[in-house]
Amino acid sequence: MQTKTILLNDIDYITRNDKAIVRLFGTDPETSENVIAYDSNFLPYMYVLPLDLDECLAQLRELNLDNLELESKNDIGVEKEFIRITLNHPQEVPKIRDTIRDLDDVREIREYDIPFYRRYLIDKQITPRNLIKLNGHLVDREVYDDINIDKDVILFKLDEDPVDTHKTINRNRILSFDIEVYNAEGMPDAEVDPIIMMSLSGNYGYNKVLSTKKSEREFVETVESERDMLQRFVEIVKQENPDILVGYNSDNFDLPYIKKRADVLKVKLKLGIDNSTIKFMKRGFNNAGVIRGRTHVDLYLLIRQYMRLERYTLEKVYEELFNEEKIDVPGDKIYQYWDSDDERLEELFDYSMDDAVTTTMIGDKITPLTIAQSRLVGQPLFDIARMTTGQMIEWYLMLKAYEKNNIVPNKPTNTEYNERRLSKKNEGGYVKEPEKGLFEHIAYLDFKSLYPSIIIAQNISPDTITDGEGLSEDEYYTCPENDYKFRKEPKGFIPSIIGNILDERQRIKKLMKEETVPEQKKAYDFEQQGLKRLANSMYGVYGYSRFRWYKKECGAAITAWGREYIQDAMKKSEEYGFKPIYADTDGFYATYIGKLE
DNA sequence: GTGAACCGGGG
DNA sequence: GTGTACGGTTCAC
Repeated sequence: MQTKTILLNDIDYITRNDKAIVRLFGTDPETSENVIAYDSNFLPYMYVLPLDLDECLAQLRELNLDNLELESKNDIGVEKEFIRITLNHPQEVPKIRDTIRDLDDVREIREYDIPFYRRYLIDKQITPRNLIKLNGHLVDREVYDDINIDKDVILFKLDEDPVDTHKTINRNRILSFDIEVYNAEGMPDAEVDPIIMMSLSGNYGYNKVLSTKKSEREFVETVESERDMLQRFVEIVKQENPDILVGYNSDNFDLPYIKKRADVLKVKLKLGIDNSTIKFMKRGFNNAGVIRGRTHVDLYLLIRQYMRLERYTLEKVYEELFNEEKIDVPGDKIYQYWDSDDERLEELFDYSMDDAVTTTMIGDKITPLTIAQSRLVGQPLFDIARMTTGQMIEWYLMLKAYEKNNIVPNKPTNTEYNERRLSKKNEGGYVKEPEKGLFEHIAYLDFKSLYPSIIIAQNISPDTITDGEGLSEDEYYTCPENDYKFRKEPKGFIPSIIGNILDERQRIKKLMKEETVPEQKKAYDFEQQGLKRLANSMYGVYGYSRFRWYKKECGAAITAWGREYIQDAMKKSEEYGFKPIYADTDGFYATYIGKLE
């Protein structure tokens, strides 16, 4: 047996002989070689909450479901006996779920909608972007019939569970790409309009524009045909082997366009580590461009999570982040610049290069936070880069639920979702409209992480809600305005997790202060920022209708206490000679009207 | 007023 | 792929 350590980048599964085999994609941190590790020892499963246990078991066995185990799990504060049904293939899960749904003694089905690779990461407790220790041995490409993979990719069969070292390396090799397209007829049509330029830029000093036209610019490499350009593009990606491939709106423009042109020109785009072509994963109405084994990040989506702007054009985003103007060519005139064959063509080359360079700069600035979030939440960077903070929280909670042997609540059905949405909207934070006038001696007072603090202080959690019966008054907290009650003991699921996040953040901040290596200092900073975002958004789980842990009462209690806290603080400030003039949710401005020295 | 339709980024 | 966004604005009646 051999040991191999990889920086885990990506994960999926393949099907061989009707069985799912998990593939872990990573790079050897010392040699930068690409590694694919196969694990064929993990099976999909789901849980059934029975009405009558024995009856239920009998009914399931009748359907030839024989891999059944009993497990005691905590369901929102209550210990319950569940039947765990283990299956052979992930795609059987939704099928069997639908089959058993109407059985007389099946009360509820749980954890039937967790993608297999995510289930693997959670259950094996391994984290993308960490260094993972693998025990197993090298295999030939024939073993798993993954025969199209390049010879320089190392294939490894796991004989034991992978082990997370909980360490990482501060390496973030980013390669950006961007295309320019011929567009005499308005928005280009990939069936007919060729790609005229492909630009690439690496944050380690790599700059290139591929084109079928010649240029004086050093960064331009001229190729014979559009088809050659696509092939050269693949070659460069392979040769540069970045940790992250970034684009701007590349999920919805560049990658679909490149794929379509490759189809039209009959070029095989072997971009994946396994030499697979670009694939698209449906995410709502949009697609996410998958380059298997590499991490493709669309910065457009990321930026929309990261900052609030009116418009999110590459130009506006770059100017906002770097306070610098960007080279611009009006989109609808690109074909004219291309056809001009004069100085304007050179301008177009500059523009194409600049788009890639600025994309790299933006990626360099914001992906470290996304990497930190990926490690916190324990899900792949590709997924995290396409999640809202709310979704990150949900996956983080699902990880923690597994660790604490809590069963995960189901997502609401559409009916439940609509009911939740239509039910009277919860009141928000307290707002005092600003008083008119000019004021002197202004002070601003605010609560640090008001909502997270309230959740912890009042132990607000779906598993601590009580009607107070059988408890004495000092055993629960009572919310002002609405009388919701929360048991003081034991600590609720969500409060305890927020507590851990805040403690961890303090620990990281301390490490950050003591750290002397600038790179590591920055890495700690991103980590504590990620933790802060997680804690501050956690209150949303109670208010967002699609969340598994949605609980209207909890959401209402938090804001009610919030309103009380801030108004108390305002009153208190008046005792010290302040007069509040404007307040919003967790802070207020006050003017000092007491005696000055 | 209400619900449907549209929009984002990209060239 | 153990799947089907989202939130805001404008339009049509």
